[in-house]
Amino acid sequence: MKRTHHCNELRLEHAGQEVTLSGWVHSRRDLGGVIFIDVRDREGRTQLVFDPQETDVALVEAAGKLHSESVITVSGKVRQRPDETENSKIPTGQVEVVAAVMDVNNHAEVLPFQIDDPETAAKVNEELRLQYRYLDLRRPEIMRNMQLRSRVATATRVFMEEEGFLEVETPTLFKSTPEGAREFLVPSRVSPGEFYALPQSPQQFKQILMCSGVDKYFQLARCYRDEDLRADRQPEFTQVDIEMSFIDREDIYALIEGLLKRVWKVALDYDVSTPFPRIPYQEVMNRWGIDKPDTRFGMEIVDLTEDFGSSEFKVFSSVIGNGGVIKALNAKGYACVTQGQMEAMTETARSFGAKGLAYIKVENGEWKSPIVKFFSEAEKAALQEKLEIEEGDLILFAADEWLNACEILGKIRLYAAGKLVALGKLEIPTDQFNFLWVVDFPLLAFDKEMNRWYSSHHPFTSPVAEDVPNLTDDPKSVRGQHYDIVVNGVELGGGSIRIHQPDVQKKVFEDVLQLSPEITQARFGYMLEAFKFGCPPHGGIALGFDRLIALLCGADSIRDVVAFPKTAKGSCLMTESPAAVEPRQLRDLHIDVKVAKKAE
RNA sequence: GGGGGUGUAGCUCAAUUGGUUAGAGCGCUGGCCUGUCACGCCAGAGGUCGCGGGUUCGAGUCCCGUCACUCCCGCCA
Repeated sequence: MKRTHHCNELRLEHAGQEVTLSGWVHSRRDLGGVIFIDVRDREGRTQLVFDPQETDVALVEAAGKLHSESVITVSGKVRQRPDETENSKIPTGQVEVVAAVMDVNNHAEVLPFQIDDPETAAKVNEELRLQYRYLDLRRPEIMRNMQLRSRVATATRVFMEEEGFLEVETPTLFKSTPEGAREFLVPSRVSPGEFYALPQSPQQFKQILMCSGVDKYFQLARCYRDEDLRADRQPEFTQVDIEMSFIDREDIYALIEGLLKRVWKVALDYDVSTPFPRIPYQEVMNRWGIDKPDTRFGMEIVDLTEDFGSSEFKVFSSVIGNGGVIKALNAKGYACVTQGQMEAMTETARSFGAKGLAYIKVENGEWKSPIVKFFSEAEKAALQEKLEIEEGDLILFAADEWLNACEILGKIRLYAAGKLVALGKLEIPTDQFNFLWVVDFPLLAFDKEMNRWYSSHHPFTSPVAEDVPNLTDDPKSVRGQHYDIVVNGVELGGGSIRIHQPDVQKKVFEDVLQLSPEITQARFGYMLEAFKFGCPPHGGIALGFDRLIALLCGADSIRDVVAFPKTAKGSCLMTESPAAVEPRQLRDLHIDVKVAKKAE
């Protein structure tokens, strides 16, 4: 028997037809005489009826013995359900199939967890769901994520094809260039003692492809980073990787805005309005204290440096005297903060090196605060006006050097918002998508411990042309042609216009990043060489595809949109990888393992 | 590497200051039930309280260690 329809296909118009359905036993309702079974596949489910008055009694008995999730193929006639028995919850709810013949393709044993009830299934321990991932994937909620992922991947390819891009595959066996994330190494059998590295991104290959004249490249590229995991980070993940020649930043913005508009339309039938705001790094830090702001709610950070420059309150005025800033935010309605929550926020401030966290609680028309007595009337008036203080508010201050002050309040803003949402005092819409570009990042950041500059994006990022002369004398002032695309507090992707002149690239490696000429040559010699033989100006971007899908699905973790994700320790609970290997394999690879073998 | 959370029946969770035989719902098994759709009703089985050690007359509960999962910091050019 071969199926004639899938399980979300039959409607009233099919009544009278002989059909065959295949799928999993979703739920069985045995009423003693008549038995109902919902047969389910990835599309949906359809009710089968086994009625002893219409169906062979042996078949009815067999149906009564089926366990959930057994795989069956059933033939029978479609009919309209009797009056009052339609099920409006499912699209096939107006009809049913009167079973005449059944094959049990595979009899399922009792399951380790129930999957037919969405509410209980969603609560099952993730450890168990990952161990039996094939069962978890059958759940309509997860299957829907997989289907959406596939649709978005296709929409992306179609859009990029329309825009004239070539999809080019790049190697996953690459070499180690340890400037960035920690890499996964792959030992070479043929070259004893040498290793490939899995690429943390196809960055270098895609730039080489520009030298090749590919002009417009994209790839749904698998990337690998051997760093600790998070809800939004897996050791292997997928990027929509893009690179173009003869362009400037605006071309990338327009392309990505078009792509995201298409994707949101296809996936959610949601109209994304473009262009997205482009906000300089300096401004996002000033307003939201983070380089990936969630702009769906207010509580923006306010600068009070001017107002407290000559304050009686020495803690503030001395910080300003030393070149620091005073910033504050109004956590609207959070005067009800608990002591524990206040301590948690203070701890956040301390973790950034602050001495504490000054605050004002506005309760019963009074400003309750240990510091307000030091403020002049003019200072209070400035607070009142800039922070729009009202009854029930909580004002939180940071007095520190600029970046620290911003970051402290950025963290606290998100913490307070989370608590206010839980209290029902703040609403952050989940069906709204606030896209924005963060631009004009500093090209370089300083590593105090290592006492050197490092690329805030990556070393191939082109400086803004007019800042190039400052590269060696005043690295801090150099802006990079780097941009991040952010939505709802999630960094969806980032990219840059690249360096395409070999002398500038060499200067960045050797004079700014302080790599020796030997290391520069060994790691990047081939790129510098490629740049000498006709390299077009170019730039690109990479979008985190898993994060993109998680956003579209409303998933809290990218594990819910990856078919076979790994745990926080990087293991796959279903296949039990990673695992030990045979001594012979290690011999072939010239590897001597020094770790004591785990007891088995 | 660091901090927080979780771990009790197949699943989700209870179990009072440390106190008799560790409970419930779902699932499972058996029985009843001819229009259900999370079917319903009755009965039953099912436990190494993650693992190891300790304190105690007595530990699911307290202490130490350890394992797994998870969230966060560091890390993620």
